[in-house]
Amino acid sequence: MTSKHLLHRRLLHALPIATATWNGRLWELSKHGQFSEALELYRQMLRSGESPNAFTFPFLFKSCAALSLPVPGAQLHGHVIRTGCGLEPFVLTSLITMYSQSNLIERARQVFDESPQRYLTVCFNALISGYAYNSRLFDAAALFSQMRQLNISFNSVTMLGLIPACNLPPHMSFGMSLHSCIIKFGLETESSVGNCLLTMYVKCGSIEFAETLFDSMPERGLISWNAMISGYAQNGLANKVLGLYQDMKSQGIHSDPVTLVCILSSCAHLGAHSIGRAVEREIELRGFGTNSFLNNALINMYSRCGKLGKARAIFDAMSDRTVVTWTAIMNGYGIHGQGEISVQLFDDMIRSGIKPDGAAFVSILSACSHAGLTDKGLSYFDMMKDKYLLQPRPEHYSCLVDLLGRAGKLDEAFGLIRSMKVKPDGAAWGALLGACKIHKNVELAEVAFNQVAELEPENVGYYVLLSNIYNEAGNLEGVLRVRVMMRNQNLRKDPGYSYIEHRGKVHLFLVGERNHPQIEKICRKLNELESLVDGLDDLKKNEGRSDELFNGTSVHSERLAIAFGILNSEPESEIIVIKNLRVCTYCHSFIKSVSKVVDHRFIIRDATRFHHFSDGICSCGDYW
DNA sequence: CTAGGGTTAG
Repeated sequence: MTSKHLLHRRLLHALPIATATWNGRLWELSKHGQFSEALELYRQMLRSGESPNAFTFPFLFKSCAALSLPVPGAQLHGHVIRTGCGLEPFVLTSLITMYSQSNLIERARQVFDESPQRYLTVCFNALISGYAYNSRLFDAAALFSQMRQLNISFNSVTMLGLIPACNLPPHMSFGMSLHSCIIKFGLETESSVGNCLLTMYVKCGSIEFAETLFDSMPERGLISWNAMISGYAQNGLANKVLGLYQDMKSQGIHSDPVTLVCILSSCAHLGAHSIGRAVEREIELRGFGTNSFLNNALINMYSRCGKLGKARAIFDAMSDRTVVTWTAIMNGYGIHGQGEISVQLFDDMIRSGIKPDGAAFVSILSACSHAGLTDKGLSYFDMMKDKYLLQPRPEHYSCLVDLLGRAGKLDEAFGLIRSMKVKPDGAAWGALLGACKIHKNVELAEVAFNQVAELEPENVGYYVLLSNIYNEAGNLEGVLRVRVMMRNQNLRKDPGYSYIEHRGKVHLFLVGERNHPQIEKICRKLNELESLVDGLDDLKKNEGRSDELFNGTSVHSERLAIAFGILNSEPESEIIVIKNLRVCTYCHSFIKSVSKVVDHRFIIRDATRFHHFSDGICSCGDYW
């Protein structure tokens, strides 16, 4: 201990430090999220003989809730009773909240029931919000209705506690009834309530309701914009995210880190690399460079735009890596087919003392699958169950089916599905179906398809997959059968599409696109390119033959995007195209040949993998 | 008691 510390300690003993001073320090610590330090300071306070008062406890309960420490929380509850502070409403509410957020909601209820102060609005608010925190809409709603019956007035805080209980699609109708109630009582003008409702619609997947509400809001603050932008991002509408961001800027609203996280996430989905880079510059400029949410989003954006080196540099420079950080970088190497590095990183993560969660295991399993590291993947699956005691969820099983299936172990994959403890979902059967495509097993494909068609009858992708399997096997009768099935159910294949970014805008090409302003030039360029490369004719004969049945003959979107890219990019630059479906064999050969005769490097990212093309060499982020 | 955020196959 340094002399300075000794002096400090002596002073603590020498001077009578008033409770208020201790409380002030506790306030400082809890404000800065230093919760364990706050609890330690409290112990120090007791040792020094000072007694806590009512103002002491809320900081401590907040710390226990944040650290999920129910035992010290319960001890503190004892101190509250002994010091007679339990009648102060703000002590009571923080106590209820502490129990609610420590998986002890029943204990919270007990405290509420036993308190003579329970008829206060704030106490109802605390318990309602506790039920919502524990996803118990029914109890939260019952309490609210009790409140109404007892004629206890409610306020906007009641609503801010209750609305999040409706953040799941099946609860939206109740959420809408709350919305009516809010309007009836004139609370809709409170911006916090409006924002909370907006988020509710977003989490229920009802983007139209969210848009309507957003458009009708009288005061749209930064949080409203962020809620709407993140709503688009969470519902996969990445292009709308970028559009709304433009609107926001043009109305002079300044973004903050929350906005930028959403923008980066959308850039990642769209492969919008230069927009992403502009966001990174803005992060530097505005001094957000140490925000770990932003750094995680940057790692994800760069690795999904094919810039693994940039992603790694950001990762290496970070000092506060969480499990999300590690998952982002492992996933980056995984989608690029560099599973060995993902495996190394996983082990490094464990060595650095970070526990993997379900998402981390999804990433490492799929990384192993893409790199052909079958045994390694199997051992991670066991590790997840045995060492980390995580119950495998459906997505883990489907990764494992994919892992076994790609390795050609179709029977084992089939056996795994049948031995699953949870009911196999469409994704598990779909992964088996995908493996049957790779290994040309028509019989098992039919079994898998029948299952998946029952679970996800509307998912057109599986029909197309089966049709392609039949087509490759030369079974044209099967192809026709699939077509009839689809017609009978009124299903139509979603069009294939590709994106390419150019001058800060994302250009979308549908299969057979005719409406792009440059379409004539693009088609001329395409013809010119095709005439430059040989040996494509045979492949072209087979181009997407089964697709033809669904689309008619038309030019695949990735070739349109490539031609657009060549027309509009600087020589020797990199052209990144994102495709929603798989790149077909013909397009693959086409791009490979084109990369021999032009100066560009190409990166195509499709539904699952990366393909890097340069000088006629293709390295795939996957093994075939 | 109290509104918005990052990672997850096919």
